[in-house]
Amino acid sequence: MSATLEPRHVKAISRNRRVAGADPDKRHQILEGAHAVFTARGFDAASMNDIAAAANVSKGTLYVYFEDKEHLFVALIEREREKQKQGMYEALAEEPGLEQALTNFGSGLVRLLTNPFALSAHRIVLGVAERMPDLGREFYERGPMQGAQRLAAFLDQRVAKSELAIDDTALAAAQFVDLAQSTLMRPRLFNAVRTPPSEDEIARVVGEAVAMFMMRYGVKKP
Amino acid sequence: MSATLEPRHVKAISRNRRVAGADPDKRHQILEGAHAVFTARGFDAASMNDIAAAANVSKGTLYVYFEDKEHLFVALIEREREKQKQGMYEALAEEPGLEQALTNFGSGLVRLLTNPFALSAHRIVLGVAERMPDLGREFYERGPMQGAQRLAAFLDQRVAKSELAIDDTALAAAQFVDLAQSTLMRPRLFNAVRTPPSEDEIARVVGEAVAMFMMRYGVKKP
Amino acid sequence: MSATLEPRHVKAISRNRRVAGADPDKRHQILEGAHAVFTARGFDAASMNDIAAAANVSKGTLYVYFEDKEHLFVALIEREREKQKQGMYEALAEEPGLEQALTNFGSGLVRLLTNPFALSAHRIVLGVAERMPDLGREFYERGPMQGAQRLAAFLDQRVAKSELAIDDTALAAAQFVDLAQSTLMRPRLFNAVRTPPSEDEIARVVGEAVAMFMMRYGVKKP
Amino acid sequence: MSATLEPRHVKAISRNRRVAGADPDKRHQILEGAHAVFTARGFDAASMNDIAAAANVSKGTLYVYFEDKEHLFVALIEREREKQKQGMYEALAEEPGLEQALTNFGSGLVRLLTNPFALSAHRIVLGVAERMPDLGREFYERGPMQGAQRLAAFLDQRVAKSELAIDDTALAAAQFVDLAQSTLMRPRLFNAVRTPPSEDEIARVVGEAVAMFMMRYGVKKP
DNA sequence: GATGAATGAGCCTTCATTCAT
DNA sequence: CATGAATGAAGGCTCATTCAT
Repeated sequence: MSATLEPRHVKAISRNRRVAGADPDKRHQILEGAHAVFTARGFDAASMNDIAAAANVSKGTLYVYFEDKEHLFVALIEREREKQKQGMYEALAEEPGLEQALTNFGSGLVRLLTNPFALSAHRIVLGVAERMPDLGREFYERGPMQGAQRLAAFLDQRVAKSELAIDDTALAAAQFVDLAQSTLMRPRLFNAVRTPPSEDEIARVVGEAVAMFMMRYGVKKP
Repeated sequence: MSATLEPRHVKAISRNRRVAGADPDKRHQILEGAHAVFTARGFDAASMNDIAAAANVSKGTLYVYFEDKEHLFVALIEREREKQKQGMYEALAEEPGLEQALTNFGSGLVRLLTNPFALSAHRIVLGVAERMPDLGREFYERGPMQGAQRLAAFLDQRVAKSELAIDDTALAAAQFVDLAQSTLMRPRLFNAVRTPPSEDEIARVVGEAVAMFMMRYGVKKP
Repeated sequence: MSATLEPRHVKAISRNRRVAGADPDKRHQILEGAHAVFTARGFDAASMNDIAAAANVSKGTLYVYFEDKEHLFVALIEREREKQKQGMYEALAEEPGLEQALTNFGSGLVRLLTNPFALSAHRIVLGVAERMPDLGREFYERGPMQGAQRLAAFLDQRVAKSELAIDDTALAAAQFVDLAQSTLMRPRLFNAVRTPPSEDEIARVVGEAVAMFMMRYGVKKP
Repeated sequence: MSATLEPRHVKAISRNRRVAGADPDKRHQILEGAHAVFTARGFDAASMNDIAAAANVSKGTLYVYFEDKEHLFVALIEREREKQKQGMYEALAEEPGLEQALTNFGSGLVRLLTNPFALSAHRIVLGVAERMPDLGREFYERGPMQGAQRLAAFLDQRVAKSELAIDDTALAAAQFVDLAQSTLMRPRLFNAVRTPPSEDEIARVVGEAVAMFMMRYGVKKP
């Protein structure tokens, strides 16, 4: 008796070990489907049915892994943010020349922001920001705000080294971030331009941003 | 006698001119209700029921004045845009000093963009831009893009007068517009900051924008 | 004073003379519009709005002349029936040969029944017969039943003259009516055939009907 | 042991085979409700709400099993047609005497056509034939037209055997079908007569039809 | 845990009818 | 009497969520 486990028991045991919605593969699978559907349709127009189908999972399973539609969406946003932040700040950590660091950071930022999913995420989060202010705030704080803060910290270092002369590095960082996107991000966000900017465009705009920034905050060397 | 029209006649005349759904008061009333509900909930979460209630009008009446929910929404957006554009470009038409003109324009712009309805309109339009790209494009072109173009035209004039040295005035205009909003617009849009910026904040940020802009593009006088 | 009537009084007087919905022109105008719309859409899919527009009359006026949609429809059916019955029974009144009389009556009947409005009326009345049994019965009694009765009366005369030998002239009349339509009416009613039968087809089918009828009920002359 | 399937397994298997909306019991249940409501009210006046209530099923479930109201209705019509066609053509296949075959076929036909649901189906299909011509055509082709064609084929056989002399068997078949219904079907269809014809009435009318038919097309034997 | 059929609240829209002018 | 804006009940349909299996 003890030698043979009937299938039923095996299942019972393995079930006991599991926590609700803890199969990472299935979770991943669901998020992939959700990504596709939310991206294509926006929050409200995306149906749990579509998501279940896109994820190749039953509708019920969705609710095993995520409390409801909103939680699923938030989890997706969080995953995507983490995924995309990777490598974003390397430009600031390495030790190239100051202008080169800014150029690398700026163009990385623009590439990140103008890619389709980042745009979708922005649109969706902004679209629900009124109803779900916490989601909006969190998205802002962990995304754009954090980017500016890291850049500000970088600028602080360079001010300390007397390579830059900046009173308010927080503002300066925001200025640079905005300059780098000038002309490129907004029309994409409104869907008025359907293709990501070319590398040449990025280089030109970021180049101008660096030039302007240095002219304002750069320290002239004798 | 013949010089005065009795009220009865006036009404009769105005009634004859009337087209279905053309009572301007009722139309206004509906748009007010729609404004309130769309602003509070976004496009999808706003129900025609709620809008009818908010406008103190029957559901059927909504459809006498507007073809459907989307048309109502677009009409609202258009009305608000017109309402808010008034006086926006005066700063560029008057003849104060160059820096003063930029300062006035920049602070006007920021005040406009950070007020609650402009934010709502932005959020809603962005939220549906994926599904309604035409609306997104139009909103962009008639709003942000037009603002930048007018500023670019202004810059062209000043370049012609040798007060500024700018290669690409379109880019320069976008840069100024972005600098003027730095720090102020984005957190508002994400609903991470719930109150409009103070006049002092605006003055500071716009001041920095003007300073940076002039340092980059200004022509030094001997 | 008594010599001049102010317009107001004139109106008051003329108004007093009128009975509700008694302007025959307007009534006719409304029925024309109703005809067009009911015919094109059927009872339920026809809206009072459409009818008002088609009749070039305000929606309110509809209700001055007809109690409600159903009464309007019934009035229309009645008018059309009268309109179309004209001349139907002449063939039976004149004194041609027996077979010629049957042929004329039969082809007149088929022409009447397969024309577009008669088909529409049939369809509509049948479509609502479940909900409005009185309308169905009345339509039947004043239309098809009456036609058969008149033919039966005609047959009675000819039986009296020993031109025909029929036990049950009511049944014989119905048989002839059905034979005359064989093949022609049903597919039209179901909209499976979109054009009225040609005169040749009518002649052939009615000819066969007469032949069959005479073979069964005709009295052989020595 | 291996020979018997435990219920659990049976269910598991049947569940795996299941497609959305394929539970035959529920489907049947819905069709029953739809039958009741459509029959009582006609197509337009029948609401999905009523049908759901009559079927003891939620409104949503209706849409799991049927795409929309029209598809539900068509499915119902099809089911009823199949249900009622059973046994219709047996009379023509068996080998009784010619007149007996016609009599059996004719009375079967009349019984079928004058029963309440067939009448309802006719009324409904005719009522919507203007707006849904395909449904009308299909109903006609698979119902009345097919009946006439089968009879025509039967007549062809008997012509080949020299039992009948018919030029146009298609027309002759239609004639017989119409004669068999004379007096019985039309008043029922218009709801002018509320009860099905008695067997005696049927026998009399069909008898007359056969007599007339044979007199016209029968081959006299020496 | 996984499934997907079932639910029912709620959505947008239409339309017969009313009524102030 | 004529008008047509306004009404609000009702319609077809969708969808997030639940729950028996």
